[in-house]
Amino acid sequence: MAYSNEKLLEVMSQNPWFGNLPLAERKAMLAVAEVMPLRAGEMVYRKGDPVGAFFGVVQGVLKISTLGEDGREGILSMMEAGNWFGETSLLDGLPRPHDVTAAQFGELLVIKSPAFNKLMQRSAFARAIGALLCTRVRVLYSLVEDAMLRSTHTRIARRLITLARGDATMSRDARAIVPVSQESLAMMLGMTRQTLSKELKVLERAGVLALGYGRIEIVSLVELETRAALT
Amino acid sequence: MAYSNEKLLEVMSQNPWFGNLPLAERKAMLAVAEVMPLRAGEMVYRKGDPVGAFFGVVQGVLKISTLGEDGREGILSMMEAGNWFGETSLLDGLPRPHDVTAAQFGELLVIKSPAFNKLMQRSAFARAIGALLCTRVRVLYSLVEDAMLRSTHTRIARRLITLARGDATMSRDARAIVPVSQESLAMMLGMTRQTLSKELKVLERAGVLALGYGRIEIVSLVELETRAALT
DNA sequence: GCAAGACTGTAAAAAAATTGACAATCTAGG
DNA sequence: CCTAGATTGTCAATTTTTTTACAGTCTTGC
Repeated sequence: MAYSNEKLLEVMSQNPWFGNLPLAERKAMLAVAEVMPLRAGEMVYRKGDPVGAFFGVVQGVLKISTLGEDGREGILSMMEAGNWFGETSLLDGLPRPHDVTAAQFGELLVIKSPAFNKLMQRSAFARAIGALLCTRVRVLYSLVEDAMLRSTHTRIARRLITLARGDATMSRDARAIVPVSQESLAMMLGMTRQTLSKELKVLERAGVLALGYGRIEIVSLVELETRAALT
Repeated sequence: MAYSNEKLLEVMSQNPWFGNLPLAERKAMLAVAEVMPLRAGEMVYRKGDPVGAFFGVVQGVLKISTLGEDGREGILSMMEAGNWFGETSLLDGLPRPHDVTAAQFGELLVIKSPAFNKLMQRSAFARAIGALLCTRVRVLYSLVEDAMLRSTHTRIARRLITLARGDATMSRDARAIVPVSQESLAMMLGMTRQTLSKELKVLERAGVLALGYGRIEIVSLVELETRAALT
């Protein structure tokens, strides 16, 4: 569970954002990072919390979510190994905009506020944080777009594709198994499990998906992409 | 229509983001900015365009929008005088994520890519661009949240409030007239005009709003806020 | 190996939103 | 001043989604 420093560098560098940073920057980050183990279900931070740190996922999967006033939960995204998050609050000093919870046991890298600010004086790091924010903005734009002007069918197809891609790149016609329950997927899409289930069944009957217990297999990525391109 | 440099500085400084920059930064920005007149309906840029420049609105209102494959239009936001936009593509070099169109005649400040990059070497400016990105991220999070877990009623109330606030701050119980057609508001909310119209009528009958031709008056902000706080 | 809890499949009724259609009202421009 | 075009108000029919409910299946931990 505990990695050597070289192993840590190797694991985290598989992520494109971190991996493309100059080696010196990556080492500087790891040098000031503390390792923090996570139990399944543990909260990393909560909406409204004051700023604490910048985090990298070494192992495990984190859920980024918010609760509506009525208790319904919306899942904004899932963070897998290699991803970094929490930069927005560190940069603007405002409270955290959502909850972060460990979906499984896992391990985080923690760069606390003072260390983060010191890193920000390195221009390569500052630029990289800018780039990270840009990708956030673009991902969020596409989520808003989806919600505003795409049908349920299309949104489901699109979300499955992005989940399948994870952060890595999936070869075009590879089959992939997305380890997600229908319940969770429905929360990511802002619809009920029943609506989702019905649509997934349609896709299964069409030979696009194979549905399992807590996972969805993409049988024909090409066909799924066709459906994702429609309205 | 053409402003003197002092007048320009004064007008643009009313915006909190720009206004809080050190005077030296503001002057440096205005020094490299070109002025560009806008006809009503003119496109500033289009989704997918390569990077061009960073823009500030001197006068007029710009519409930030995207077209779905089926031709439906989603309005992401309206930019009023004092606002700056376009930083994301300049920072990451990727294509424009949406369309920008002048809703009325107006005037823009244009800071082209090379000048922008030169400004980025000033650390105060770079920090400010970071802050701008942070506010984008936060606004987008709240839009996604709204779409995922709030009812039509609530989303309408929330959107009216943010439109009323514009970028300035509206005193708590002031009445405000939001100059927006029901058609446009519906496009901002990703719903049909008919659905919106029905809900607005309910609010009018409750004495919360007064509906006009191309504008909506907020009669009771307090009551509207109550409704915005519900699920 | 088995039981508890998590997850999936389905269906009927109810609620909500869209579609398509039309009349009435308002505004700006000639 | 008066008309064309834009905007609003409404309705009924239809489609979509949610709600409520329950049975069956899968997995994991003891």
